Amino acid sequence: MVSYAPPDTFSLRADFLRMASRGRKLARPGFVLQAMKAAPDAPVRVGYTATKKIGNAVARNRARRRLKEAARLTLGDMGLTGMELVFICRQETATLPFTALCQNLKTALREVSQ
RNA sequence: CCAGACGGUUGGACGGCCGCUGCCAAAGGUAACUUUGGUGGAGGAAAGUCCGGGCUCCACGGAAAUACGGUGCCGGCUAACAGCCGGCGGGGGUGACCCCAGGGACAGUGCCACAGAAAACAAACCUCCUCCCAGGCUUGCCUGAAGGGAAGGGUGAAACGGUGCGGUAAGAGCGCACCGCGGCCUUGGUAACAAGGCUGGCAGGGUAAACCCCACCGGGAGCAAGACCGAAUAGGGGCGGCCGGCUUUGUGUGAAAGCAUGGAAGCGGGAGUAUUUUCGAUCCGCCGCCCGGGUUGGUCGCGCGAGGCGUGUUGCAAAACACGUCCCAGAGGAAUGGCCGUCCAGCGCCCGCGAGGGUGUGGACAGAACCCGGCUUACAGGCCGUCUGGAUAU
Repeated sequence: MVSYAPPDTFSLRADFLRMASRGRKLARPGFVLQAMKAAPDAPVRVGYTATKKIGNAVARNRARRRLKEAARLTLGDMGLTGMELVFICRQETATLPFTALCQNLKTALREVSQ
């Protein structure tokens, strides 16, 4: 297995609001993706969201961590640049098989980066 | 062995690959930082945010009182508590044990539905009685009047204490015995209270999670507390420089004309107030430097503490003290993980008389957010100890 560092994250509330209002939205089993183009050579920046709809704090943490790990692996594989992404957890994020989650992520990212 | 009571404890194990984060060290780099290595990294409830504290800011002469809120048998523990421990009283259970907001109803006010004659201050619905009075006669009964009584019936959660015997016309603490209740005394206990004796024949309902009274406790808000740093933009104040249409006026200079002047007012021009016109109101150039406030953000607060573990002493215990030893998470759209394998409990199915074997499934409640002490609530299963009732064997 190849080692990838996790992508840069953003944490400002303003960034999340901007992505929510103007980003391109894509719903897939296991997550919802919001994407925006940035400067073409800039590194990819990512944010994660888990709402209370998912469950209690333990369930939210687990869903976010799986999504984070999936994003780390697939983004490292694809080597994208110049994108800003927000991943929103859904209820099946914690239960979907990990390989399926990664596969869904890959196809969604491909569609968004065209 | 079965059923149960109480208390404690635990909250899967090992490994592989890839990550996150605090600290330490080394190397590189002016630095931000990067790389490598080492090391630490969720809970018994981290939860609910219900009490009590520490800490911080605010308020305030010290403080006390009123109001409001809380607590409420007794003694102890504690920094403190609505907590804990040990007692007492009441209730439940065959028992181990469990449950209880458990001060005051002679300070005052209120309430007590329905039923019932009557619900608190006196009475009598059905009824019981005829000693006493009058009348009648069949001479021991009837009728009437006048009374006596509250035992029995009935209503209710509750009806001037209960049961029994005596007593009586019938009855009544009227008398007696026992129980209950009040008062006094003695003994035991720090106390709540208990036991015993004497005495009163019964004083007089319940409700204070109704107001209230009494005693004790409490100033308010919270780490988004609070402290510091502080970019860009806009706005505030100050200083300096420069440019500028017209008029009036002030000031300076000068004998005067004049010259200087961002001091002041007006005109003009411009700006925007949804649009057009008119009127009215408001505002007023550029550059540089400095000062103060301060938003996003950053740093601190923030991990040595009423600290954990072990041993000993005191104490029935809660706990206290002494000695030794350890340093044990610090995130910030929020780290403490993701994926996989092997195993171990548990559970299902199959095989076997059985010990057991095979196979599948498979680990609850739940995530630190300033920190402690409690309480409450959630929780698959495992383990340990003490005790009770029953069964069997000896």
